[in-house]
Amino acid sequence: MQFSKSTDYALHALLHLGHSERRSNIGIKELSTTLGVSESYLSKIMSKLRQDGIVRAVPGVNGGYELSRPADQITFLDVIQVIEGRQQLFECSNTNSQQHRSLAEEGVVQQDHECSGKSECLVEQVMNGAEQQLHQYLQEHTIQSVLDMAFKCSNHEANKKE
Amino acid sequence: MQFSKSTDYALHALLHLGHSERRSNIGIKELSTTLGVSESYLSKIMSKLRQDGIVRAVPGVNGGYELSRPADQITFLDVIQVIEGRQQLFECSNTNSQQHRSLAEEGVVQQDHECSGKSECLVEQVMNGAEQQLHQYLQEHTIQSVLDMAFKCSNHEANKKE
DNA sequence: TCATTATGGATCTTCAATGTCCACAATATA
DNA sequence: TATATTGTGGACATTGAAGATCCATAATGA
Ligand code: SF4
Ligand code: SF4
Repeated sequence: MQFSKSTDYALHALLHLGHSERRSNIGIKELSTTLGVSESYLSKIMSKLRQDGIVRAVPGVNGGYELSRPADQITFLDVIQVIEGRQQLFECSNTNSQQHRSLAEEGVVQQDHECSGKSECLVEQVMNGAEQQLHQYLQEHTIQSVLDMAFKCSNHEANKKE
Repeated sequence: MQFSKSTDYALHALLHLGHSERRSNIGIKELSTTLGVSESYLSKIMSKLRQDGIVRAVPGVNGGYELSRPADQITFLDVIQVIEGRQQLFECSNTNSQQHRSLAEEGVVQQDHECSGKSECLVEQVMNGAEQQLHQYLQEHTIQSVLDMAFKCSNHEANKKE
């Protein structure tokens, strides 16, 4: 269970865009050189990011990509969900097993009673709870927050040298 | 990014073992029937669980599996780590890119200074932080805790009928 | 000894992730 | 308008991990 390389690339591409906000368009060539990833593959990823409204793209001379909203409004969760998809961390594939039926009788699988509003089994409840923890954390961290921390550290370094 | 089916199977197998603590050995046949998964495949999974000390196995007549420690000491994290492995959620594969070098200069990649004790880049810090949140949650939930909740709910149901 | 049960190696299939290539559309500029 | 530039998306190849099966072997109890 790991994030894909594409997610890695997407995050780094966005960091580069966020870092270079002055010039408004960054071409795939520059991104490719910077990240050390082929243009072909990276362009697929950028395309996905565009389809989900994370970046804007303009073709033609002097075209390229730019963030479509401020870097502090692009969370890690946003990026991950675009690239990895939005399926749940855990999706049971056994709902017609003998065990599922017998667990259902005992209440492990919640149906409509007041023990829990959701019609979600207890195993899924644990897993979805875990997923929520993860999502919450990832939502609190943005492209900008990484850039900010870098800036702080870099200042700190500079001060030390005086 | 999803948990594998094997993890699903492992959790359910352990739930079955935890639920049937009376009889001390549950064979692969019973598990296979209960979960609706082939004996061959399930036995691989059980083997892994044994190698990591989650279950005990005894071959021969009347052999089978049993939990090697109380169900309340088997956390979801334990099981997931056995099956999915212990690699990190995020492992950067770009440490020799041009971008990495320039980020390193700015402090995004921490080395040994006091801005952060670890020699870990800021991107990895975010990702590892997220992973820790996830792990913490998964560590708080055990095979027993699911069985307990089921029991409570089932009691609740029974009371309603009186 | 013998039937039973778990183990581990070999092997097969499937499928998503990774990666490349190319024809085409959109754009700025001369 | 003509042209060079740049992103888009479809097709396709490669790779490796997940999922799954089979079988020879080892361990055990009766
Ligand atoms: S109890 Fe939950 S996790 Fe288990 S088989 Fe049923 S739905 Fe799936
Ligand atoms: S900055 Fe961190 S995540 Fe980015 S390339 Fe360097 S080590 Fe990897």
